[in-house]
Amino acid sequence: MTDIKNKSNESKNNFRAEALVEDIPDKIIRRLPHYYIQLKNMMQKDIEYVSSEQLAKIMGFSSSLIRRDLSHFGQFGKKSYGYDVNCLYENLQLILGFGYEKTMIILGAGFLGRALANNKSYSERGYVLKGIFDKDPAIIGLEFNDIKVMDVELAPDFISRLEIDVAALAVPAEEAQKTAEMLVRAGIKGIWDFTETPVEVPDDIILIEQNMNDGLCKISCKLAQKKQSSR
Amino acid sequence: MTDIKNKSNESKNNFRAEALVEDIPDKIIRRLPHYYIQLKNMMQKDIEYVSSEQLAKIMGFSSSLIRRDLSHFGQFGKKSYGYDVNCLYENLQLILGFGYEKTMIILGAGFLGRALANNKSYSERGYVLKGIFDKDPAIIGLEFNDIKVMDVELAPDFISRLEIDVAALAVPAEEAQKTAEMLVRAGIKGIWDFTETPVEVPDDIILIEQNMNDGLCKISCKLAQKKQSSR
DNA sequence: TAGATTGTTAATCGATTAACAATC
DNA sequence: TAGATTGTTAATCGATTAACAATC
Repeated sequence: MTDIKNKSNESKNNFRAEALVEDIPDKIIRRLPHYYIQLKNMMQKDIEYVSSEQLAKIMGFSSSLIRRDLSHFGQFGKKSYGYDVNCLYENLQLILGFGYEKTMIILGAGFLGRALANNKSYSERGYVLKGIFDKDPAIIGLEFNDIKVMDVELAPDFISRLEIDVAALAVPAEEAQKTAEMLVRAGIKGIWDFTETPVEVPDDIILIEQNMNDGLCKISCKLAQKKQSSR
Repeated sequence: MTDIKNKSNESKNNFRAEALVEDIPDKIIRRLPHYYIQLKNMMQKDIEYVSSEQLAKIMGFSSSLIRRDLSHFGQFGKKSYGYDVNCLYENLQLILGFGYEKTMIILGAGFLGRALANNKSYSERGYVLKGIFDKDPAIIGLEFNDIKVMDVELAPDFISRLEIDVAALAVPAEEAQKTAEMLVRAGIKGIWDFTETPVEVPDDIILIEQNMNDGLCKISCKLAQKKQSSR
């Protein structure tokens, strides 16, 4: 039960991201990390307060949009002062779920899988890499980022035993669907999909398509437009 | 089968993608490759005509949307028959610019750069990989996908001499902006950016951010929501 | 107090969907 | 002809922006 009614009492409290908000529109979710990054910068510069107008200038959004986005999660601002940088940062961290540990594995230890293994950015977001899996005997046993590649046969047990949250799917397209089904059966909660085929999973599994093909197509299309208009 | 049609003289020319259309909204561009893929499948199954309704079922869009999207580029359909699969495919190829050769180089031959070098999908989209560059002497000279890694110092001359269209930017974040500026000076037309910092380029340069961080943040946010709602 | 800035409501803009006349 | 399906116009939906009362 979300009793949003008794807001007046708690309204002094700074820390309370009402992120209970059932469904944050994807459009908003996409902007949140960018607010987060800006606020981090400001904290490092010891800026204590920032107005929606100032943020808007830096980020290229309208100040209305920023105020509206943030109002989805509670009332973080102080009238005539703006937003408390530190407080807003902490709340965004909560909303984005960076604050608590999420476990991750990588499926497929080709070059892409290895690139992911060496990527530092997810530890900043609260992800901890727990395992890397491949089916190629020549690759099993190699070590990347201090983690030994395991046989993919061992993955289902590994996932359910360690209650792994997220799997980065970096296997060849032919194996994408099969592997995804294995992950779902084993109890994975989210799949970060780098394959080039569309993968079908049940509705309750979080699926993020990190589709590289779309980017390539977009560039190609825009080059074609350019070529035509310059003729 | 509906082969009643190979009739009408070339007076009703099939090939004419009026893609002169100045600015195709990004929302539409993103859907075009998906139409393209479906049509390719249909060609392989020797399907000659497809209605917007049939396409809609397969792709999960509304038939209205499909008709509207396609109408941006000309009138490809035949009333009461639907769309000529082959004709529509060829036109989409034209609009998406897959038909003509685009040259590409890769900047940064770490694991990510190598993954890109081995990726087959861009040759299907008309891209030809012409070079790979890195600044690390230990990497220069290695070969990936039959292409030797060159010293990044040689890149500017290489780009302008061969009139390279697109550069995949897979260098460390610290070097992203500097490298992008070099690319622009050398005359690159598009940048496919895999770095994790925002890169600034002039307006006339096509910039596609293949941002992996956003995907990670989205999963994290959705996991946090799930966690909360299950409590 | 006067000025600043929020949170929110109303207006606008853009994208999707529904409806339908045209026509094969 | 009767049925099917387009291309396009009108209606709806959702997201962004403008405006402003509340208030620090």
